[in-house]
This record gives sequence, C-alpha cells and structure tokens, in this order.
Amino acid sequence: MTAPQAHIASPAASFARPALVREEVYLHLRAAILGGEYLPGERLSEALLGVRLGVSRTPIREALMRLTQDGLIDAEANKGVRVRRLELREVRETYVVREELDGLAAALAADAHTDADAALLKAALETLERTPQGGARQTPLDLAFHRCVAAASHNAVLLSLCGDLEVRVALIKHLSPSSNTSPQTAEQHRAILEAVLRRDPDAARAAARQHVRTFAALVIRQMQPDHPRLAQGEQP
Amino acid sequence: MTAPQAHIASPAASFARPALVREEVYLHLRAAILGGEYLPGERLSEALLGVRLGVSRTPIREALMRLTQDGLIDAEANKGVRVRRLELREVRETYVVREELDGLAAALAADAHTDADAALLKAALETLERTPQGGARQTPLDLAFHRCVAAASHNAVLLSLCGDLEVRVALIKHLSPSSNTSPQTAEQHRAILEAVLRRDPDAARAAARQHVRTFAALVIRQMQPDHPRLAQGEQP
DNA sequence: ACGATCTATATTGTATACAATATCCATATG
DNA sequence: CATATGGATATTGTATACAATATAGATCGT
Repeated sequence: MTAPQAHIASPAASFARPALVREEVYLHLRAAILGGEYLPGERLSEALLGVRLGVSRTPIREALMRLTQDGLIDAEANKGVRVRRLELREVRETYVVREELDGLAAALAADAHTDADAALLKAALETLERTPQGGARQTPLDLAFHRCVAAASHNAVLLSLCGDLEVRVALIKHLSPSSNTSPQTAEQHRAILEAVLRRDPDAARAAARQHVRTFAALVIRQMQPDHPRLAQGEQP
Repeated sequence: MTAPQAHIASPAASFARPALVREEVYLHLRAAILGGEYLPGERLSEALLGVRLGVSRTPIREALMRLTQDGLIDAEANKGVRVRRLELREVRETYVVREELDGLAAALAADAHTDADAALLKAALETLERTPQGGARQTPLDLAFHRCVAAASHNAVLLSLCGDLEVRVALIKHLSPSSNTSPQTAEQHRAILEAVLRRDPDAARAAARQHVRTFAALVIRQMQPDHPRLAQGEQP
C-alpha cells in the first residue's frame, strides 16, 4: 500500500502519535478484542485483517505477535491465532498475584507519593464517583484509578506488571460489566485513597488487597459455568 | 534462503523442537544477549544479524520484537534496537517486586506442592550444592532451583511473571557472576526448601524474601558506579 | 454407507523488493 | 573555527512474492 490508510485510528488521525502502521494495528486490535468485537476462540486471519484494515500482512503479523505475548491471543504454529479463552483457573491465579502486586503498589504509593500523585489520585476517584454506575464508561475510569495508584508507587516495573495483569483479566471483563457496580467497590476505593494519602502503608496494602479479593470474587462468580451471563458455548 | 541454516542451534539440531526459524533466532539471540555476547548499548542491525545467522530479515525482526517485549532490548522507531542498559533504578525496582513475588511463590509452594514437586526441589538443590562455586555453571542451576519453587506454587501466571523478572535482571548477572557464591546463599536455599517441604507458608515466604534481599544487595553493590567490575564506559 | 487417501485450496512462514526515514560526511558559510 | 546544509549511504518500515504446512472436499476402496 502506498496511500496511508485513514480508517484505523478512530478518533483523530490528525496528530496521531504512532505513525507506525504496526502500532496502529496493535492498538486497534487490542481495543477490538478487549471490547468484545472478536470473541474468545474466534480465529483471526492475517489476510482478512489486512484487507479489513487496508494494510499488508506484515504489520498485522507484528501486531499479532505482540498481542500473543500480551496473552490476549493464542498462536499455534502454521495454524494462526485465536482470541484467547480465559479459563477460570487462570483468572483465579491472576487475582492471587494481583492481590499481592496491588497491595505492594498501594503500600509503596503510601510511602512514595508526591503532591502531584495525590492530586491525580483524588481527581481520578472523583471522576469515577461522579460517573453513573453500571455503564461501560465506568470500567476505564476504574482502571485509571488503579493505574494512578500503581504510578504513585514510583516503581516502573511494578506499574508495568500491574498493567499486564489488568489487560489479561479485561479479556473477560466485558462479559461481566456489572463487577464495578458492587456497593463495596466505592468505599473500598475511598479506603485505599485515604490510607495512601495519610501515608499508612500497612492500611493501604490491606485496603488494596481486600478490594482485589472482593472484585475477584465477583468476577469469578460470574464465570461459573452455570451463571446465566456466560454459558458460552464452545465453538470448535 | 532455501537451504535450512545449520549454524543457529548450538548443541543439536537433530531433534530441535522449534522448526520455526523465528523461534530459533529468538532463542539464539536471547542466549547471546544474556551471555554477554552483545553488550548493553550495542546496536543490533537486522541485516547484519540476518547474514550472520543465514536467514532473512523477517524472522530476525520478529525475534527482535519479542526480545523488546521481554525487556532485553530497546527499540526506537526507524532507529533499530540496542541491547538494553539496565539502570540501577530499574534493578532496584525489579528486586522490590521480586521479593514480593518470590515470597508469594514460596508460600504457595508450601501449601500446594506435590510429592513430585518435592522430589524436583530436592534434586535441584542437591545438584546446585554439588556444583563448585563461582563458576558460570552455577547461575543456571540457581535459576533452575528458583524456577522449581515457582513451579511448585502451581500458579502458572506467577511462574511466568517470575521468569520474566528473572530474565531482565539476568541482563546484568553476567557482569557480576560472583553473586551466587555468597556464603549466605547456600543456607538460604536450604531454608526455603525446608520451609516449603514442611508446608510452612509463612516461613517459606520469609526465607524467600530474605534471600531476594540478600541477593539484591549483592547485585546492587556491584552495580555502583565506582565498583571495579563494571565501570562500564558509555558508548554513544 | 463408512473410512481412508489423495488432491485442491487456503493460510501461515520466510524471503525479497520497494519506500521512507535516519545517519554521516563533505562542503559551504558566518 | 564552529556551525549549518546538502546529498550519499545505510537502515528500518511496509508490501509483495514464493514456499511449506494445514484444511477440506472429493474420490476410491472395502
């Protein structure tokens, strides 16, 4: 292709950062998968995606490889890739680790946060609380708050890991959007924020861990095979 | 290239699993970087690597992207990749997280390990203890022991994360190979093993965390700018 | 009718060709 | 002499071509 494709970047291609086709493809596919546009088990053909996005197979392949390492798709040699089907076991394992890492992040944030971090945290939580519950709009704001906490830890490695774990679980979040609307969620967020602001690492860690546990229980309950929301039929 | 290249797989190309060129290239480059064959800051040209390994640029590029996500190399758009230069800050941050994750792994292993895990753990530690100290041969055995602990946790997500973190720090391990030979290392390994075997999660966690702290202190000390071993001159 | 094998098709894996960007060195200019 | 500028060179980014493997359907045999 010679002419740059116009239909990848959704909001504004005007001052788009990437300029690298593979980057745009990666972001596009990631959003599409996490948004439930492609369902677990669905096969992603390189050629088809190339035609659909108006680019050659090369950047498609490179984006698919990144997504594979992200854990969003499964790749089999000579057989292409499929959107990953998260098993209950993996979700459970992920939350066990997240409880530890989010707890660490909150504890570190309590020690290390700056005034700027504090302002960001307060702003993130206020935005979140002002948003009506239950909508799909709440999920990204919830993620933003947790990312702010991780960022306030001033530990880039930890921040990166928390993000990776979050993305994986987000694979099934769009199937259980009601997780955010638990009545306990709001006050737990407050508890985390307050412990961090008062520079109490132990309380911050405990609050963050409790929050992860609550959240995990909700998500996992909805993943039970008999739960109405996703009695997802296996598609071979 | 039409003829399959023979000089990538070092030990035995006879029953090599990959069969995918990009996989072989990935493993080869990873080992080379971790082995210190390519030094931090060194530029890796796709064309040159392709010629050197006897393959085209395509699998090289794909391997380099994986290594980028692994954190072993830095990629800049239109400017290629360089072997990552680990900063003291990142090493410190990594060990803070590792202390938490290795501790968790040990605690879970104490709860969840099977008889087979126990046998593997004992074997790994015995092999490690029988190996003369100080040699480069000890590093992989040390890693193997820790991987056994993580595996005994029966948490695949955690195992994967521990591996990722380990690989990153291994970037500078070859510059400070003496870290393994600390007199405390051996007894700390024993302490972890025994706590796990007696199914004492708290003790296992404490032992693992202490071990990471000890190890981190050694590595970080050797990274100080004035330390003789690596007063590595910046190469622009 | 059922199963196996073989062939046609489609898809992935690798190689190469072309385009765009960066790098470097020589030259010119203040 | 230092700095800016221009073009030649090299390297990366993308597209396409070719090879190898897998998939599906048809044909043949029992």
